[in-house]
Amino acid sequence: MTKSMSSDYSDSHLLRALREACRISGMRLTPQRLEVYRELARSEDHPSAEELHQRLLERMPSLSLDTVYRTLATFARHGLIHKLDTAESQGRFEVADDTHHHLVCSRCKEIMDFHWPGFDQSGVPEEIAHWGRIERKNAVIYGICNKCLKKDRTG
Amino acid sequence: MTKSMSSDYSDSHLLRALREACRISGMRLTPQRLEVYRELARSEDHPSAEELHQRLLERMPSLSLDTVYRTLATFARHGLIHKLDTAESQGRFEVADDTHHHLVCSRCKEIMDFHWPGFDQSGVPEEIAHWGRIERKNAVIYGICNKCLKKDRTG
DNA sequence: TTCGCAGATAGGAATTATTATCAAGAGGTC
DNA sequence: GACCTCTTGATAATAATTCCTATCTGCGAA
Ligand SMILES: [Mn+2]
Ligand SMILES: [Mn+2]
Ligand SMILES: [Zn+2]
Ligand SMILES: [Zn+2]
Repeated sequence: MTKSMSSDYSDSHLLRALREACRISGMRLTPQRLEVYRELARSEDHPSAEELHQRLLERMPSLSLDTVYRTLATFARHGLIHKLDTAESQGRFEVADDTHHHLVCSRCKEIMDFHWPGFDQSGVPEEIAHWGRIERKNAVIYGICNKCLKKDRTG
Repeated sequence: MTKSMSSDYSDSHLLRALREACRISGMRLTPQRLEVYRELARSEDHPSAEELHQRLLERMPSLSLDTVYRTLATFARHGLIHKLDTAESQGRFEVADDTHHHLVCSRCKEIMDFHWPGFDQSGVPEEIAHWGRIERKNAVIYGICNKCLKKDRTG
């Protein structure tokens, strides 16, 4: 979720989406699920299951890592969150909200969101018009972030 | 590597790139490395380390899976190959050759190459102009491939 | 050519990330 | 409050990748 969207207003619209998905699919809205969802929604760094678990332990000391994994898988199955495509060993997640794209620092692996309406509105090349049913498209931009560039120069 | 590029001419230009990278970096060109590279270069399906190992065992029965993993990591470090970004548990690889983009079937997970010069030549949005040093950008398009759509209808 | 050795390999053991199993716990309904 | 079902936490299991180490080899130097 992008910084500009992290308002209380937005949080409640996400919570409504969660309640709605529960209502439709019969999935129970347990305290664990609510907290996992809220923590992921407030995160801007595309955390892993383990990172989420760490962050949640203060509020829910008995929450098991397995429950975090199971909950994330459940949410992903219902389209509430996305498991990101990365080359890292740990999976990373984000809530499925506005369409956006990713900047990846190949040094520190930080993943930043950005918007690109020009890209979103463009079609797809002729070459792949008959491949099948196209559902969405994303751009990923790789490079070295300013923080890492600065480290290179000073350290 | 894309179909249209899999000619003998192209293979030898890739092998030259490999020899050159070895010369420059002091990396030894062992039979194992040569075979891993050639197998990956001739593959059009973005194989995993394990798939490459299976394919190579006929030619090199003593080749260990660990060597395939180490070799792929070495090649990636030298920029000869790319480890793909995916949400799957196994890593997938391709030789770093012409710039291209990926079509991903969310049903069968097949990854197809396509070209998109219009995208390649476009700049990046103003929003991220000061993020750091940008090195490359890629598009990923998700959907359901024709094969899987057909299965849905008949099966 | 041969030599010497830093760097590479094979194979098994270890580690890391994730998923499965299962007994116990809790929400929703009557 | 009993009952049914879904969910949880603890533990065990699995899958993917990396580490260990004894042995081997590509390749620069002589
Ligand atoms: Mn994001
Ligand atoms: Mn490719
Ligand atoms: Zn960085
Ligand atoms: Zn498919």
